[in-house]
Amino acid sequence: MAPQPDGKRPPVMADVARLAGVSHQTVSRVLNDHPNVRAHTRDRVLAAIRELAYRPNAAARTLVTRRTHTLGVISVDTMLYGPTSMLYGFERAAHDAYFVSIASLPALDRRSMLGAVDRFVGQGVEGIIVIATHDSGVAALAHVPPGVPIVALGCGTHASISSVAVDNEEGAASATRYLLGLGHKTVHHIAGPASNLDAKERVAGWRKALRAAGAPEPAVLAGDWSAASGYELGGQLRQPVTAVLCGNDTMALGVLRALAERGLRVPDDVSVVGFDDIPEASYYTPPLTTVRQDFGEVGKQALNVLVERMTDGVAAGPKVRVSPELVTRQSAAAPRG
Amino acid sequence: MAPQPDGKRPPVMADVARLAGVSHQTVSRVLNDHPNVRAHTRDRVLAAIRELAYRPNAAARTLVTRRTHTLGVISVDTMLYGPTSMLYGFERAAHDAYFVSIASLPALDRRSMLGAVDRFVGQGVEGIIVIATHDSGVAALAHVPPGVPIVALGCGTHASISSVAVDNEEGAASATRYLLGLGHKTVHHIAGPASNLDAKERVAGWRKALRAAGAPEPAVLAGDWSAASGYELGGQLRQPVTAVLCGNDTMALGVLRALAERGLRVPDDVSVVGFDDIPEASYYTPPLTTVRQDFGEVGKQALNVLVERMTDGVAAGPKVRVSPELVTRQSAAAPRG
DNA sequence: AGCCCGGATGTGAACGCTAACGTCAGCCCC
DNA sequence: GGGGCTGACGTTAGCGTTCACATCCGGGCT
Repeated sequence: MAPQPDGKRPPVMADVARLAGVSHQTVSRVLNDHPNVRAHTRDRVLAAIRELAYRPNAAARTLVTRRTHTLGVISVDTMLYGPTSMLYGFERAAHDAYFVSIASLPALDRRSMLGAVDRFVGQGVEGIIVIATHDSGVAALAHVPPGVPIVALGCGTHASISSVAVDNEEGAASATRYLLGLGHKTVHHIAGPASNLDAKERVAGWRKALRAAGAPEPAVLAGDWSAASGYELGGQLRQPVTAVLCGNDTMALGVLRALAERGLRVPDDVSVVGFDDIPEASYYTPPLTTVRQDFGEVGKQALNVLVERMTDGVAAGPKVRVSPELVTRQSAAAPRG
Repeated sequence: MAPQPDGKRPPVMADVARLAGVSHQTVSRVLNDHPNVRAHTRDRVLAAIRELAYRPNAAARTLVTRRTHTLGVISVDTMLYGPTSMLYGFERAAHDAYFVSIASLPALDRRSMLGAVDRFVGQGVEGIIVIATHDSGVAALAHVPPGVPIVALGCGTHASISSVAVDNEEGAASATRYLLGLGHKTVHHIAGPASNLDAKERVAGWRKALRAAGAPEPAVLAGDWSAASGYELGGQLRQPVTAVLCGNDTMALGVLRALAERGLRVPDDVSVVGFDDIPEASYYTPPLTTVRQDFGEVGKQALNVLVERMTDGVAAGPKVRVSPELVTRQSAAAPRG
């Protein structure tokens, strides 16, 4: 497809046909596994294909079949564990049947989101995955012209868009129940950004578990996923806080550091639980109890839902949730008292 | 490009031409910014395009121009900071002029590498970026059929392939010089995998700085980039080790933890320096002195080199190095004695 | 034997675009 | 005033596939 610098063009179907002594249509049939081709003929064609190192021209095929076999992924340009894992998870799932084109945006505002969608449509993608974690991003999706199947990944509920995500609510609730079960009177929560849908769901799950247990409901402290914000918010924690659920592992790292600086010991004085189970989590000081998410599964489900929407037209699809799992390590224990 | 479920096909150039009262060729000229179109005519065409919401068919255009405007990135399926940053950095750089298609491999063995290249060639990409960090991956590149420009990213030197990478040798050397300058008799090194080219270069830089200073050269401890390996290797460190240079920040985290468990204090007893400057590095206990890499710049340079190779044919391109920068925090200080 | 049917192949026409011409004004200039 | 030039178009011919249809041939049936 790249311009040939050596002057001679790559072989086309007609060349193969000539060499094999058949018509181009027979070559096409062989290529597309049609029945009604004699084994002998097929072999001759295959031999010719190999001899010429022939490769079908994707553009020509696309022109007539109207299928590009390409899916687009819009992702925010972030090193965050979740989005990155989902990108790879999705690519792995789609790899067999589709090409995956990416667009990484510096921010998920409406303008750049629509721009990215438009670019993909121009490219001819058959469906789009949006790894949107903020309200603004998902809100922008409402404005995309219909006709292109879109599935949101890793973000919470929204009316008109299909989505696949980890069940944040259940994850946060189970972590909270676990801490309560250890004997803590209540659990504090250092959440992600207020505009972040994952963060919201985790807050909801935490609150629900608290309420169900009749425990006091402390005010939410909202960070921005970064270790920096965890550090700052962790520094504001005062007695009698004995248990903290963090919105992600990275913020938990900041909290750990803030507590250490103030001479508070984990888990003796304060129990800390994270969310994500990033690979480093078991090497924090102390190893972090956290909620593990299966992003490979998220990617697989996302492909399923997207393909479903692609074939069924654009009917609003389901909202799939994949269940997280609590991984207990040393950063959470029964309160000292 | 997706099959239209509503039955009616999207408008084509001829539709626009009819509405504007011109020939399809004139529409083409307007679309491609050809001169020799009267302003009045151009406006009429543009109005028709807008009215019909016409979009040029990318496949048809590709068929005749033989250009796909697509670049492929082969990346190993890893959450490592470096590869991921380079992927995004490259996409950002290429976004204006190209589509970026990705293939994430579970491993960079020769078979899967060749498979990925082949897949991309079939798709018609104009050039390929390989984020290869291991010997095996780069070695496999030697076997790809010529004709497709390939640039390796983030990996060391190899004869026949252009590459863009951070200057690992200089980074490791400067970190080593810094520790030596603080008064340490020598610097130990916990390296990445022996087969990893970045790791090798860092070892080389470390050794060179040691030699230049006439310092003793301890044996290299080789990990695998993970916090786990850092933890294990860190546990093997014995007196009189006073300074450790780690191959990346994540391993440094493991080292930090291992030292803490043995009651050794950082930086009082042992100085630790990382490599990468991941966002969390400043929230480790203590905040990590490390070598920062500008992956955005790497992405930009990679695009330059790749485009150069695409236009110049396939002549072996240059090996570009971008300079890293030492960021000093609290994990390294003068030795106690 | 005549007929029909279906398997195996070839032929022509799209698909939607750009490149290479052809055409036809209008203009300049000797 | 006619030849040549240039700007502003239109016409035709591909690009390399697949699809719809035509063709051919052998065999089973009546």
